Amino acid sequence: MAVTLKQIAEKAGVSLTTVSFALRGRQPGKRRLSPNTVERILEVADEMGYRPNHVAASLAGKRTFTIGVLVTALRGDFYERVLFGIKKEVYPEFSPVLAVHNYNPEYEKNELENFISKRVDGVIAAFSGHADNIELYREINEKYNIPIVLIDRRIPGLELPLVRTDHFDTSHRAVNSLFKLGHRNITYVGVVDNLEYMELFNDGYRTAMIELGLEDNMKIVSQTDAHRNQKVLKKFATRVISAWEKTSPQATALMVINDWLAYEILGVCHDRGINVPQGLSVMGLDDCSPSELPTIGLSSVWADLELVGKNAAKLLLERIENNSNEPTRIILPVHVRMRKTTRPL
Amino acid sequence: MAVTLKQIAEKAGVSLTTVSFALRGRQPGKRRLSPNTVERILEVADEMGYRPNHVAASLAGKRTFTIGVLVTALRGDFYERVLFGIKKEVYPEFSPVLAVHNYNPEYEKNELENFISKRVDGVIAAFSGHADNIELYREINEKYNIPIVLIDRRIPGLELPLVRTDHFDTSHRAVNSLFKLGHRNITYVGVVDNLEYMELFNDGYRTAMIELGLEDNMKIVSQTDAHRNQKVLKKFATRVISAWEKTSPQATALMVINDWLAYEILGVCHDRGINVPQGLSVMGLDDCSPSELPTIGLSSVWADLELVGKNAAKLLLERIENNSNEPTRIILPVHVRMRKTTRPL
DNA sequence: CTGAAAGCGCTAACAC
DNA sequence: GTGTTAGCGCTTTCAG
Repeated sequence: MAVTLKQIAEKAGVSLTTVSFALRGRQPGKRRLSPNTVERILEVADEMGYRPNHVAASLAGKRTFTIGVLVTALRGDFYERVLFGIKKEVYPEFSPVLAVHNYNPEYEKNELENFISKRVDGVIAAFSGHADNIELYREINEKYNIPIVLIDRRIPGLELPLVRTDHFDTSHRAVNSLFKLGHRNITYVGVVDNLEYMELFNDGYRTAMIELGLEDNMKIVSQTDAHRNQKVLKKFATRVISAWEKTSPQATALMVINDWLAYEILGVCHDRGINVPQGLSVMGLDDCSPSELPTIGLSSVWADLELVGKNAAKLLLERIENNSNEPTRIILPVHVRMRKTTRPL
Repeated sequence: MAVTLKQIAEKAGVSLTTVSFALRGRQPGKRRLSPNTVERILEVADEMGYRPNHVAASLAGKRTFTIGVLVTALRGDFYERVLFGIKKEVYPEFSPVLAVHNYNPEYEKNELENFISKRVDGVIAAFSGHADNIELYREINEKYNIPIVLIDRRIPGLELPLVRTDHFDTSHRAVNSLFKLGHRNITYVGVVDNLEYMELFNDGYRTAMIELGLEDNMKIVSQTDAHRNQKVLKKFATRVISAWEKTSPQATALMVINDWLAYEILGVCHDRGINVPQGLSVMGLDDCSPSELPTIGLSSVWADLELVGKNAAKLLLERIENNSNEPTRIILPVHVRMRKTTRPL
């Protein structure tokens, strides 16, 4: 059975306290352990196969050294990369516990309540957009004093630190890159949503088009709730291309809110004999790994998502240590990656 | 600050014990709570915003109601699907904590030690293949009495329950399907590895070829350690196609150990003007989501990975409850999905 | 039907 | 330098 501090203490002939401090290598206050004692304790512990009991330590220490990470979905590698950044940053002191809400408010609620029950020391979360849960976020932050750092999107009414990539600049740059290739008639394929960050994509597009004097060519095709259910995406893709075929003059480029939707659009083009990029350029906005596959080669906009995780974790740790609470905001740069689905006109 | 049972007890004018039982809706032994009391307690708890302290409950109850899930990698949706199955099965009593080792023995060790420290009630793990950690697995199982269920691969020397898809049948069926399309010269592109499950893929191929009287056409191209590092895969893919081009008679079909490698092979074919499937059929073996993308349409072999998770969780729960320990083995069926990269001869 | 009390294994004052 | 002790918030006997 599991070895306890007490057993080690007995065997080493010292007190439980000494063992506790020795094993954690800490000497708070005036406490100074003699190297001999420490060494002996370490030996005994090792020989007995001691494994710290994190549960007891958490209860006694009033800190769990875990942080709750709530993401929208695992699919694709978006959050995998973010999570990796978080891990690297907090390792080895803290360990992240992962939760996924899939945009389902029920799940989101459960996971957040779980975080409270588990008494995580901090939370990094991607809000689902569902207003019902806002109060819960507030409760976590205010009642339980658990610091929260948001990724990707804000929560209306809550002033919390946020880390995200530059959504405005993403579409803004994409339009400009397309413009440089000679495109003038660029349609934006987006999503309507109550999430602030969708607005930013919209704004980036609009602003760029206006700056370039292309306001008359602005065209937006959008749909609610296209959260990457394969079937929904496919239908949307079909609609997009049908609409495109009917317009005149036709757009020479499609700028698509996410890469997975773009893949479906590529598929529809293929089926209808529309040659990409000869007949139409297609560009995604959230560079996913299949995009760089040689058979796809989707042009897209890349961001260092690991850095998102890293920064979020850094902010969170600061807050955990200092109990500080200014709502910092970190916006990270993005980079256009031109591949094979866009061509110069 | 956090509300405790004691506070509720005081406010409701009952004892802490009663509150504890009331909130958990349990009446063990001869205990029977009067509906009135229960109702009042529930009310008070609600009004005070009580959130159970999972840490304290775990320490006192000697169970954490968490299970450690250790997977090889998140990339792709393999483990996402497995994890989802696990979640569904254990919800809401247990909650899984996710860990990833990326085939790195250091990480694997850390994560397993973490599981011990956190005193998870059970472990579901995909072994990295690294012998160094076998003793740790044994320690978890034997010293700490934490039940383990393996997914995908066994651990040499340990008799543990295992859930996986039918690897032998995967390649066996793939060969047969290709045969039905008229292919006789089928090359297997695999990985050499000390992992048992790679052997199974090999065997399935060999056996099928022999059964079909194709032993003279057997050809295996393989490489060590092709664990889906984009660059390694690309190089391997190049080598595969170069080798294929030189042989005579050329294989009419390539059966590739994993879909991501197959994507790269598709890419090389494209670059060299080899028309797939006209000039060469390509088939993957672990149907990943990009495979069904219209622009890829890779033929592959699908399995219900959610079911893998579900079964593993079910086995684990049984073991947690009953402390049983027979090394059950569950092998799940697979299904060939023919898409656009294979053609009848 | 309900309460008192003994832990769970550890941390961190507070002593000496 | 080291030990004593009071909790952390809960579960679960055991005693009414």
